[in-house]
Amino acid sequence: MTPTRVTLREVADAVGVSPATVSRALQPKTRSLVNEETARRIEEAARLADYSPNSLARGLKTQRSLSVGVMIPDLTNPLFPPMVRGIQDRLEQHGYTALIVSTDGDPERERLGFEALRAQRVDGFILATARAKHPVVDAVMAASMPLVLLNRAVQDAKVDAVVPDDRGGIALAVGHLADLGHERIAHLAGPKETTSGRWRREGFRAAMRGRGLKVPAGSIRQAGAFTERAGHDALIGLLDAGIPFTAVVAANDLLALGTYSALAERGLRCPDDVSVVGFNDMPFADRFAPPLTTVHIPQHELGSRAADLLIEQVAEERPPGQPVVVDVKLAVRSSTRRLS
Amino acid sequence: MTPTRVTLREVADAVGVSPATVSRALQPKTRSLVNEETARRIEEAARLADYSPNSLARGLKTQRSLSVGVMIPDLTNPLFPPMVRGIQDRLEQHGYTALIVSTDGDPERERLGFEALRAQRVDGFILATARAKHPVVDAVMAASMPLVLLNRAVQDAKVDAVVPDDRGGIALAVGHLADLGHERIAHLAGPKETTSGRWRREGFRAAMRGRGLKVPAGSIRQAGAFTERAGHDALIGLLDAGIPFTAVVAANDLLALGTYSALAERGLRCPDDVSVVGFNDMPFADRFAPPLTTVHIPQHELGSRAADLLIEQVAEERPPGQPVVVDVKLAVRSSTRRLS
DNA sequence: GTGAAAGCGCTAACAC
DNA sequence: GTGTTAGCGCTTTCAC
Repeated sequence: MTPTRVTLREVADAVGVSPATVSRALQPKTRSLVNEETARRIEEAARLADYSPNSLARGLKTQRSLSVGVMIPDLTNPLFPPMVRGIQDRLEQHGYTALIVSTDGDPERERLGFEALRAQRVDGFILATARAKHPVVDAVMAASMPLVLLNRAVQDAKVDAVVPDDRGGIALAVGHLADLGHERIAHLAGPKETTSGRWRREGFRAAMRGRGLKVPAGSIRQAGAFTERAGHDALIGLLDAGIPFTAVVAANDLLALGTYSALAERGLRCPDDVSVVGFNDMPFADRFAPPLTTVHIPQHELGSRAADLLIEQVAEERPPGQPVVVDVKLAVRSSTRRLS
Repeated sequence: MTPTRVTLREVADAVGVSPATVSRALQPKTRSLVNEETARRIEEAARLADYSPNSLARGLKTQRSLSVGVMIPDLTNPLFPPMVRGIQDRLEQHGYTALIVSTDGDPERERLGFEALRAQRVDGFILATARAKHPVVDAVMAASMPLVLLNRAVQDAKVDAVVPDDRGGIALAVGHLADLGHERIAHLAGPKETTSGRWRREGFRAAMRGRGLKVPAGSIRQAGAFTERAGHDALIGLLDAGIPFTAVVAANDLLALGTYSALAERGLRCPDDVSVVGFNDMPFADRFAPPLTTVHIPQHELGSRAADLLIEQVAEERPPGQPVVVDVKLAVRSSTRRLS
């Protein structure tokens, strides 16, 4: 069934040279060491024999797999595929491959995924899992392997990270609503275990204060997860608690989307009765009903910057440094309107 | 920087046994061959030393990488992440890892991706790239490596494949519209290079015939790609050609979404002026404006069935067989309405 | 039940 | 400019 593959040795025999020469000829970095004519014959023979270098053997020898492990919480959250693409695009340019693991935030899957990546001897990790306490982050750091955090950072230690400007983004959202005359603005905060959830919540308080607006008790509602369902439930909770508000800033787009259905359930309209702002500008946010006003983050760029940092760490053995904060902007659409 | 990893040999030395014994103790299949007490001590030592088996070395020796290559056209098309998840979930249960490559349908990226996967010595391939002429499909078949096609099939040869019931799905769409009184139904066909594009077009003709409806010249419009942009342009083309229609069946949801903006541009409303049906029921199709009536396909299941077939081929050396056709159903939402 | 030995396919000194 | 050698970490006969 599965065919036995052609080896370097066979190519060597075919050409009548030693394996070492073939190895040199086929590797760009060392090709110049071998006679031009010989190199050409080797390439020809390799092509003819449909030779494919065995990266397992190469990795075993060189102690470099030229692969990096990428862990993300949920591939089906539209926020992540563009980031993954950004990562892959950049890694590819440097001859690296991404091994992608989607964990659902399930600790057991995370552990398993980490073990698998470690067994594959990945040269480094990009972790986009936002939970503050994270065994895998700890494990990678403990092993002092190259690591870049995406979408989150750690407070104390020196770890490379790429994050959107959470506070700035929320400030844009609050400012936009304030400009539209809103004063009673509620916040649907992300899970408290996540750093982005926390930072956006803090950013919300700061922005409200900056605008001279009050944040009454109960007007910040914690969602249990970054999902539509959680957003729905949180908004219902806000309504049931009798908190008065004319606008809501959600910690991400999925939560914002959840508010849509909650509002509809209660006979409220968006934006006529309640303005809603999201965060992330996930794909198709502009196609929702109504099109969602949201904080836009450059998803592809976040991914490629993370890959850049990782490659620098791996290739140049640069020690990790400060988090990179990426600028965001507000995408104003139809889920927000002037308070009349 | 990067720490030297613990090897099997070191664990063996620590316990005072040979590497062979450690290997046996740590592998579930051979664990019973070694003395229970010794095995326990070995496991303990491995845990203590934070030993992680080197799959490169193992793969080199066993000629099995326990990984499979997955090629998809575009990870940012929301249709695919659920399929990928289906694949990963199932592979994981069998100890396999998926290496995911997203190609953009770019032949050069496809070739590069294929070479990379081959170099990684993947045990098989799942290809979700729908183009009819496909060098990678040919190459995998030529190498007679385990292969499963996802979302497409090849006509002649015996190749495992998992496909949605394209014809049946289109028939549901046409039937639904006909039941609503529509007679002038247009079709936005997918790219003619894709098998799904072709089958859905054929399915459309057949379904119309079955309902006794005419398909006037020009009422099937070919889209250049499965994208919003292409859907937009195709609908504009239909309009400009003066083809009369009250409903349109799009070959996928992205095309359907493109019709939304095209209709809006021309001052037409959906569903008031034109009913629209999509295909795939991609995530969030129910949140669009208006919520899209579309043919639902079980995305996760398509992925997991494909993984099943591949594992069977790899593990049990079963020869490939007939395509598996998966049932679909219609998700009726608000983009279609009775013709008044 | 356990160990010794060989080798998977490749690269990197080190000779020449 | 090219060949020889050794060995990366593991599994797997084959002995005992």
